[in-house]
Amino acid sequence: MMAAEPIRDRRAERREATKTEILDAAWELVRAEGLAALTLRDLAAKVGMRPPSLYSYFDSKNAIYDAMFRQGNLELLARCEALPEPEDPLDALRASGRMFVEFGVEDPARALLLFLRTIPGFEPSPETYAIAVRIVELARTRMSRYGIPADYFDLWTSLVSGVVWQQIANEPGGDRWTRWVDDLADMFLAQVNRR
Amino acid sequence: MMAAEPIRDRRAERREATKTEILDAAWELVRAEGLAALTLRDLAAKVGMRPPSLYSYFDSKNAIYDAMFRQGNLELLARCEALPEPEDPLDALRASGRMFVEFGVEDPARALLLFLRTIPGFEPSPETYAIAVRIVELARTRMSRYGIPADYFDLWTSLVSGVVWQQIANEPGGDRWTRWVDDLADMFLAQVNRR
DNA sequence: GTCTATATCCAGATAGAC
DNA sequence: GTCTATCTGGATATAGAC
Repeated sequence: MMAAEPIRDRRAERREATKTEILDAAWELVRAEGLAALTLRDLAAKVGMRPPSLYSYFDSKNAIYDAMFRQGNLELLARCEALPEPEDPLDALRASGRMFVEFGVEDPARALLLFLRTIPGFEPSPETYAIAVRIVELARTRMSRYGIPADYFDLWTSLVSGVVWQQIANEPGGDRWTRWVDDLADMFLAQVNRR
Repeated sequence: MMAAEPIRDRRAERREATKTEILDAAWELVRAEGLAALTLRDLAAKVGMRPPSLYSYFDSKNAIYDAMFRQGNLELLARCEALPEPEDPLDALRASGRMFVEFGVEDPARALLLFLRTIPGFEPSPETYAIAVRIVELARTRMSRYGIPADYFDLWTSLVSGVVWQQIANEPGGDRWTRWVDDLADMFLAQVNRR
């Protein structure tokens, strides 16, 4: 007797596709109008629905923010895992700095959602927050493998995020701050080696 | 004949006092509820008025944000001007870094209003924005007096603001990032002297 | 200057027919 | 799953009496 083909749940697939479509539209809206300006009306209009229909896919507006928070962190986690691991610590720092800065400035609304708490009622669910924690742990582990003392990790994150926020706030789309990222790695390593 | 006493405009004084009172209440609200959560209802309630009465003092909600933006920048400007100017560049950098970091973390809502653009409809008026520009010019001038090349100014601002945002986002009220500010000055000067 | 009353609009969310 | 209709509440802002 032949093994039965695995049966695809076409309904579930379709549902997931629609959820993805809604989230894509939400990202477009926040990129264009700002993170706080997202409304279910606009979102529904963008995907060709009436607002109540969105509730078939997400329980609330905050559930949408939560899904976006999750997507953003998964994307960042993927980029962290895809990072090369060269022998030279300086090369490694530069690569990770560039990656993170690029991630931050390429989508300011996403950076605001992921890294600052600016939406009044929203807090990520524990499951999605766990992804953010994994990212930090991964970065921390990598640094220690390069022999950098653990307490310097915080210093490094502040250097990188400083570049991101200054660039976003003062010259979105430009490189007046992002171009410092390689020097940042120099400075940082020199400081680490100083003691 | 005796010179006439200068006549105080008691009505105008009273009016200014009320405006100040409203702004004080607004600061309290945004500190407690977040910058975006400010509403005229809450604000009026806090000063013992009905919402329409606020329009006797401010033309619109954005005018209130603008006045707050102005106040915040005036405060920062005053602190910049009050900064000591020691001979040693390192001491000067440390003092300015500490001052700025303290200013940022002591009121996250104010930092958000002044340094990031997070309120959808709000843009500061040219007059108030001019104050922010003066602050930057002042800091820039000071740095050049200490012999630091002009292009390093951006680097320094990113170092300091990185500490501020990381502290605000991840441990408001703590010092896990702010305590790095002296090292930041070391690192920065070392990098400047390297070339 | 402050109030009541109201205009206008928009938000997130729910009920229930189809 | 999607819709229409509606609820409920809140926002900024204005008109006009006192």
